[in-house]
Amino acid sequence: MISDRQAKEREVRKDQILDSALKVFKINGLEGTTMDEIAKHADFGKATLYYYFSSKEEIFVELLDRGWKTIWESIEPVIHENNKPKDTFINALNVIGSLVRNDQALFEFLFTAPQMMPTALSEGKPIWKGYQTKMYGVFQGLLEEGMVKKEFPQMRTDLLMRAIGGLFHGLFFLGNEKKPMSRETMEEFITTFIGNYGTT
Amino acid sequence: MISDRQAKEREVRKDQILDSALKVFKINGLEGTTMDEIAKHADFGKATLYYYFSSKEEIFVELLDRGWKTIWESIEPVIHENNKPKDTFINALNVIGSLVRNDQALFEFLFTAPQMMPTALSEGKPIWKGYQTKMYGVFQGLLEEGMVKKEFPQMRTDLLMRAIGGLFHGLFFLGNEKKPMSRETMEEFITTFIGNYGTT
DNA sequence: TTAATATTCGAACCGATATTCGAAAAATAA
DNA sequence: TTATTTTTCGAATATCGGTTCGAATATTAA
Repeated sequence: MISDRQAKEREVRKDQILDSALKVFKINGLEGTTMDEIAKHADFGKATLYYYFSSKEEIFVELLDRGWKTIWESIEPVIHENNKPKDTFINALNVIGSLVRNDQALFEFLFTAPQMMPTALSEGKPIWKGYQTKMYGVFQGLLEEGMVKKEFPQMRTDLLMRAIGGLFHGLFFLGNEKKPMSRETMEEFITTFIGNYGTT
Repeated sequence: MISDRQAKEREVRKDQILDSALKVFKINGLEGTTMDEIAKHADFGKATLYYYFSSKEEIFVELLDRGWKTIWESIEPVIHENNKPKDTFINALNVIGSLVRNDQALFEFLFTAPQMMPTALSEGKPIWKGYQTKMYGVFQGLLEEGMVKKEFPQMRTDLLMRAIGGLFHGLFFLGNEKKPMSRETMEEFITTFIGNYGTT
């Protein structure tokens, strides 16, 4: 039997492990992240980690699942606001931007880890992949809507999508600065790129 | 004693190994790339690889060294042409673009592997790092020159740098398309972003 | 041909690290 | 308190994968 509080404590310990995994990952990269290191940072014995997670991979997958869920749930309300596509688009980007600002390490992990994990990734469509797909779908949709309404430059939406994705990534994660990317700056860059076609 | 032809053959075999390493990397990612796999693809015994390279790391470093050297040497003539900064900038990007078109896998590796290799990377300033630094220096310089001449939007050059870097990366490497990015399309996107300030 | 040199690779070797085991300790329930 | 359940972890164990060894084979030189 597990009391309510016990369950909550267990959850806290899981969080502690996940946080540690992220920290170690940030310092040592995916390859350098060992169960030993994670355990040390989390202040648990290595074996204990296996009481909470069945494998190292599960730790990272859970990190991805939770993270992408968070992203999706943060975006969803915004996309139902029924503004012009372009405004919705920018609002959604800003939401993600503020998430990143809050926890740079986590989101850098969420956006880059998939490329690095060829194994964990492809195993039977994990949860996080679903959220990621939905998110891209929404953005692509907004781009298409906005395109017909002349709110965006006339370009192939899939390419525009890639371009903006890259731009966003560049602004937030490239370079070796520590200062977070401000909302204003990000908007400035994005609007510079997509132009003032259907200005708000 | 090594005859001239022998040396050439040896070089061919090295290339064969490097190519295989790249293929395996593309399929399995950095973590999944084992000496066994490379050997299998190259059609050599695993031990033979050590006749040509002293370690696994040396294989990847050589890939990086050669690759970045190629990039630098392709760009250099263009940057001495003394056009307007903006034109030079775009020309240089186009040069890189055509390199990528020729060997997508290699350049994706060159641009992404550094992030993934926390170890190999930092060991005593490798050759490739020098070329990479020079290249970024040139681009940043062009941006600064062009900025004072009002050929670019007035933004912090370091951020503009990141943004364009991300944009480029997005166009060429994001998404799961097979078709190469055409010169025209790339120029269109880049100029859309940096605007028609000092139009040619 | 014979000797020397260059090339190849199967079979260990070995360190690192993920995972398991079994028993102790701590917390909870009776 | 005693019994039961939950949590912890030190110490194996197992595996994977880079590297080395030593002997075979092929190639070149004399």
